[in-house]
Amino acid sequence: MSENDKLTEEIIFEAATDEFLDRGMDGARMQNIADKAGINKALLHYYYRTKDKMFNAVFEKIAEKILSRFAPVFDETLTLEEKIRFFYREHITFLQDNPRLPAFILNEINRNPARLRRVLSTIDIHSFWNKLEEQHRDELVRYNITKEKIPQIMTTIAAISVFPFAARGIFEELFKKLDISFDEYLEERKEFAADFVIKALRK
Amino acid sequence: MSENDKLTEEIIFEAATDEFLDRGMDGARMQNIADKAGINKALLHYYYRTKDKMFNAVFEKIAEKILSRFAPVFDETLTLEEKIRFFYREHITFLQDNPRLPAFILNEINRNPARLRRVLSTIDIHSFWNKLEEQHRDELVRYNITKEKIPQIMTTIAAISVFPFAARGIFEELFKKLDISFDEYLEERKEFAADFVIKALRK
DNA sequence: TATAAATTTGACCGTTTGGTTAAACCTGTT
DNA sequence: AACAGGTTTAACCAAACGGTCAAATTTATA
Repeated sequence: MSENDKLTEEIIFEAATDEFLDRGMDGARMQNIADKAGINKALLHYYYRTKDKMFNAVFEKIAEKILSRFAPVFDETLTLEEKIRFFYREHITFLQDNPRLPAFILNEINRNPARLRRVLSTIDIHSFWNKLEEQHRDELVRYNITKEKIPQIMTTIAAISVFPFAARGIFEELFKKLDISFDEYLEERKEFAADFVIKALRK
Repeated sequence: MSENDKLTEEIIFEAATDEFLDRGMDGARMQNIADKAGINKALLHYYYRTKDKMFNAVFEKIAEKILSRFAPVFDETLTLEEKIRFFYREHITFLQDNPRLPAFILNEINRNPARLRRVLSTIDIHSFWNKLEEQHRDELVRYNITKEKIPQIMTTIAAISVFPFAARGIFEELFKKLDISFDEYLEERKEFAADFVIKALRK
């Protein structure tokens, strides 16, 4: 019972995740999810009462998955440069395994900003901020990184790894015309991105 | 007649653009567009036969608007560094005036890659590529920019200006917590981005 | 094996959706 | 003023949608 129960709920959840990632909240169809899970449509409502509740479950699981991946960056006792290299290696690899996540998250957040607020309210951004500042206080001085520049730098670092996945459709089409492999581009990007950022930061 | 005709069609087109930008193809409602245009729903189908055709008209107009903005970068007779500064100033200003475009384009392309193919087929990317290479042949050598690195560099340059708008919802929420103004961040970014990229490229 | 509870289903419901149609309404022409 | 053309509308339609429900089926318990 509990064995099979979990199984059914998991199958539904995975089917729902697949459908929502592919089509978004608005484009997703309950019947499609039922078909993918190989069950009756009514059973969806038995486990997840409404489409909205089902979507929230999927969305929060994905958000959690992403956030948990960022935590190690703040724990590692590495130099700033090592940390940048570590981040891009880990983050791009993660996105290679989950290529549909960026576009999904960006779209759904723009569509419904309230959802993000709930996820973001669970994490204390100030503590991360301070931790990072303490860990690298001397390096920040050495690189001439002022407090005002940090938002610019952080968002730039994120943009370089996330954007290729968010704009994947465009990139793949352009690369095809130029006879470039998107997969190779991503592999190269792990090192390129780190080199690029580190060089830009050095005095 | 022809006066009024154009007016009505334009009013509908603008209402449709607004609705599609806000809710995307799947989320948009014909009734909403009719309401925004202040006309009957049937009139939408009189001018644009189907929702799909209407969306295509809006999408292609927006794509054209974006692409036409990129052309000057390839015409200007500026040094590479000047061109990078010119690009970020112009491009971020353009996105400030049209902040919903990136999220819209990225989402719809991921949802339906075929649409992009039609738009992209109209432009000759190789000619832009070659033009840029000719204009800056000596500089590319001086900066040690090999042909293999160009895709990495070009996508990085684009990522830095587009991503803040694609992830606007996240950034605004984070910035609010940190007491940072998103508008000021964008103004600063025009210069920061250019400085960042130029420094990263220099030997 | 009998019973109760949880699980799964097919059939169904009300609403919303994109789209259609026939009639009314302008507007310029003769 | 009568006609013809394009334009606009109210009313309507079939399909698709998320969701419900009572009945059937499986599973756990005694």
